[in-house]
Amino acid sequence: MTQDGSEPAEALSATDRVVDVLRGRILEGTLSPGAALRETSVATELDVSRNTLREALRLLTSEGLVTQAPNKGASVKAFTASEVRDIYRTRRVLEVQAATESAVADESRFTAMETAVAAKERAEQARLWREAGTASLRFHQALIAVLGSCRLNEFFRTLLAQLRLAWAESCDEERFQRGWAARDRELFELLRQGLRAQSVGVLLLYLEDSERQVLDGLRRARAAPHQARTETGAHGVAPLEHTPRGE
Amino acid sequence: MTQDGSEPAEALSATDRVVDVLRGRILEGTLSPGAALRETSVATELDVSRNTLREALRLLTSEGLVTQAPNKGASVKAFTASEVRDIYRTRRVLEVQAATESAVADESRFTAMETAVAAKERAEQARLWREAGTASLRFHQALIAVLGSCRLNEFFRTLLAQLRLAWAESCDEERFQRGWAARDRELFELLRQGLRAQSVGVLLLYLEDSERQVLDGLRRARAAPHQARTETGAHGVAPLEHTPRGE
DNA sequence: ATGGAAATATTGTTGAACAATCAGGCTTCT
DNA sequence: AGAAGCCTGATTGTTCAACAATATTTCCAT
Repeated sequence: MTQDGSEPAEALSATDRVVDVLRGRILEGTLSPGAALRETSVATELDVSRNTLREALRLLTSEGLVTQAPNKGASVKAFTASEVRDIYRTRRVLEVQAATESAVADESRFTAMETAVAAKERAEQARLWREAGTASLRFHQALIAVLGSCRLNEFFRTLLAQLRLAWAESCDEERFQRGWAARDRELFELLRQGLRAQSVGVLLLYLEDSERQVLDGLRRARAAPHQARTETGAHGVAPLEHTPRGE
Repeated sequence: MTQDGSEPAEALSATDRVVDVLRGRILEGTLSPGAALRETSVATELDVSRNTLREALRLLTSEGLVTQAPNKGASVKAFTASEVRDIYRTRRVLEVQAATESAVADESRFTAMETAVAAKERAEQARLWREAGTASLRFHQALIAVLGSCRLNEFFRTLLAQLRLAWAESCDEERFQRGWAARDRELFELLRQGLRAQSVGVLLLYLEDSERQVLDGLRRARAAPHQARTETGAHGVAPLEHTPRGE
């Protein structure tokens, strides 16, 4: 509503709007991991009915950004170490495949990646850490795009959103993002040159280091609760593992 | 409610129950592709409120089994050819990787696959075509499991559910399933022997043939509408492409 | 303090309501 | 007859108020 009135194209439903707003707040850090999402308060704040809000929460839960425990309500997802590992395992599968396939990819794919990498470098220079994180994710998203599948793109998008959230908990952005622009650049250049084996090797190291960093940060954050959480403490609270039907 | 009362363990919410029931009906074919899901009628039939039903529909939409057009309501998803291709593209990425990795997989993974393949053979023998289809999907699900990622498993599950639905539209089960047990078996044996290159080769052919068959069936079904659809015809009705933000 | 009971808050679910939009039939005009 | 428009009934999008069931907090008596 108060967004940009330029394009009247999209007439989002109330639910969709709420999903967007909440997703935005979660990813941008306004809503910290573990924070409770009380139905009435959020609903009145966003000026929608409790029913609509509930739909939105359900959707966000299915995106993996929110957890819902029966009769106890919803809260911003706080990832466990094992979940973070799962996310990286998934990334490895997809990105390695993408790196391999990128050797025969269209040139336009590379310009998309290049754009993201350049953005990341600028952001790091300017010390806009959150921005830097986003750019990095965009680079990897562009990498996945070479696989040419909508479904995969969409899936990867939700995956990275989860990772973004995990980052949010694990540490302060600066220490977290500093120095990664160079590694993104390195990886990108190898990909562009079509050096499969090398690309994959570098990629695996990249992911391994990144994973370790997140896990360390998470461990540290859990050990010494950074700062008072908005509501529900994110401390010893076992974040209610969602039923893992598979695996 | 009238299910099996053996395990009182799971206390599903109303929404979850509705999702399960509808998903079941869609995959089992009771609800054909293109069929309209009128809110009031479905809600009263399942004995829940319209609000609850709406939550369920939203969820099913996010699973890709239902489409919702603004102000026009929900209907069982009818896949386009290009979507089917997208599904297979995704399968290729994941299954090829899984086949590769299966060479170093735990023995227990193979027993899971073996079970599914055997079930498929029995089903084909007994001419239980739908059962056969399910077994085949279970085999491929088990293959993906070697990648060891919950998220990937879950994603693949929804992917195969979509494919199941696409099959439903594309043809009668018999012609569709006959003969595939042998190919599943062939693939499985190669995997078990750890012959990477050969496995991948056979797998790619398998997927290519399967894709072609589905696309042919779909074309045929569209050309000569099999039988009167429950409600909304699934004929020339452009099934309202869901916004493809990515790709 | 400590266990437990009463009070309060929150969730799960429903039913009814109403404006906005859609689908089909009917009228009317050319 | 055929096209343009209008009316009407269905259906969706969204809200509100209610109530039972389940947490959480408060408070009291021991």
